[in-house]
Amino acid sequence: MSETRARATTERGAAATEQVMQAALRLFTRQGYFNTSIPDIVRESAVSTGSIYHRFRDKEGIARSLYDSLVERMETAFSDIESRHQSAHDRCRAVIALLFRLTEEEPELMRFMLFSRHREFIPELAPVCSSRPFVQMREMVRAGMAAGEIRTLEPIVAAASVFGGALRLIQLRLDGILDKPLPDYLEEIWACAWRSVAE
Amino acid sequence: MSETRARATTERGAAATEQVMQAALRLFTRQGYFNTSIPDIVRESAVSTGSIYHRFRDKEGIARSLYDSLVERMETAFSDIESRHQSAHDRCRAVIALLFRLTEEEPELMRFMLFSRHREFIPELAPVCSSRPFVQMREMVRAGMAAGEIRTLEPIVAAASVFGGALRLIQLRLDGILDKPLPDYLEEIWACAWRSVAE
DNA sequence: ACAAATAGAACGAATGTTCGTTCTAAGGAG
DNA sequence: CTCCTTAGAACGAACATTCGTTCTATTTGT
Repeated sequence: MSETRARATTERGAAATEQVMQAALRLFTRQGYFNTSIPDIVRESAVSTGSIYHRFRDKEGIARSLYDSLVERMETAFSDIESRHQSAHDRCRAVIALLFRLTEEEPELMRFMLFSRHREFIPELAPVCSSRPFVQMREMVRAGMAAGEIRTLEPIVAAASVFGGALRLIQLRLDGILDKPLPDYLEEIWACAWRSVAE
Repeated sequence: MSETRARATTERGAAATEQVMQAALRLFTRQGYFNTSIPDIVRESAVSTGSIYHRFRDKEGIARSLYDSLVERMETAFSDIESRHQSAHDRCRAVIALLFRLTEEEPELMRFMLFSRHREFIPELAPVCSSRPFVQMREMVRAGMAAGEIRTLEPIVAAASVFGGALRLIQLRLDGILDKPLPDYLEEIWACAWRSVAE
């Protein structure tokens, strides 16, 4: 079992771990990591201080577990997309559609993944942009370029161009600037994104 | 004089205020607001605790002053661009060129403006995306659409598409993923950005 | 022109609070 | 009974802020 994983042997124990992580996700994204105290997490999760420290090494450990589990979830979702679609066009579009849907269904997950400054509270972490899921996104674009679907560009520029607009919309939506749900904008933003790099 | 402004009557006093703000900008962007203590700022600025509290209401006040002064600086830079260029094409390109140059010359400024979670430490603040400079950027795009330069789209989508890729590259650069300076990518990303929305 | 007076600025040790973490005892499963 | 888990009170460190004092420059009175 991974170093960063919390213990969760019994059934009841696993439930407590889950409650803590969900409470932490809610609180971290609502008020920020540093504005969230352990007593806050105790209250929100209905798990006692002692149990929390029994399951997680420390406060940072809660954040690490969260981060790892969310990254893992993204990875498998993206791998799934890679196996279901062959072209860069379809893959990238599916990624954006997924991110849009997730933002509506689980805004806290999205906020934590994309717009938390993880490195401020998990110092040993690499920047999010170099996490597997982001690498997968760039790889989809690179493959599309090799296949002649996407015009020849600095690969990182092409990736930024394909996904930049969508990520921007996600941020605007999470900040309450957009009033319609993101999927309503999918067609338009995808047309723009693809037009920007299509061969 | 604005409520959020620190006092700075004498010449020496103004210098101290400046030192504190620069030190705070350095520390806030390097380690984050919450990982920065007043003693840290005392050390880095060579201004005493007492003086700092004489000039700023509290720690949050330092952050507010910083934010206000940086937003103001952006505002005037953007207004300048608006007056020097007429078309949306030239204006938006100039904005991106400016942001790229600023990111290289004053990465800390850029990191604080674009990628700090201000609302975690300045609760009363509106999201950055609704600050004047961002509104100005969207307005440039809207005007271009009205003038027929930019195809008819949901305006916010067009704005996200024009600036999304560039903002993404800025983030990648600040996270150390890009090794070449941003201006090297300007031509390519601008071509993509404009192609994505040009009529 | 000079001395005394005044006000603003600078200082850093002291304060009170909050927080993350530890500890000891009780609870419960097998 | 024994071991794992839960509980929440207690602890100590770290923090933002305050306060009493000292310093410095400007103004006032003679």
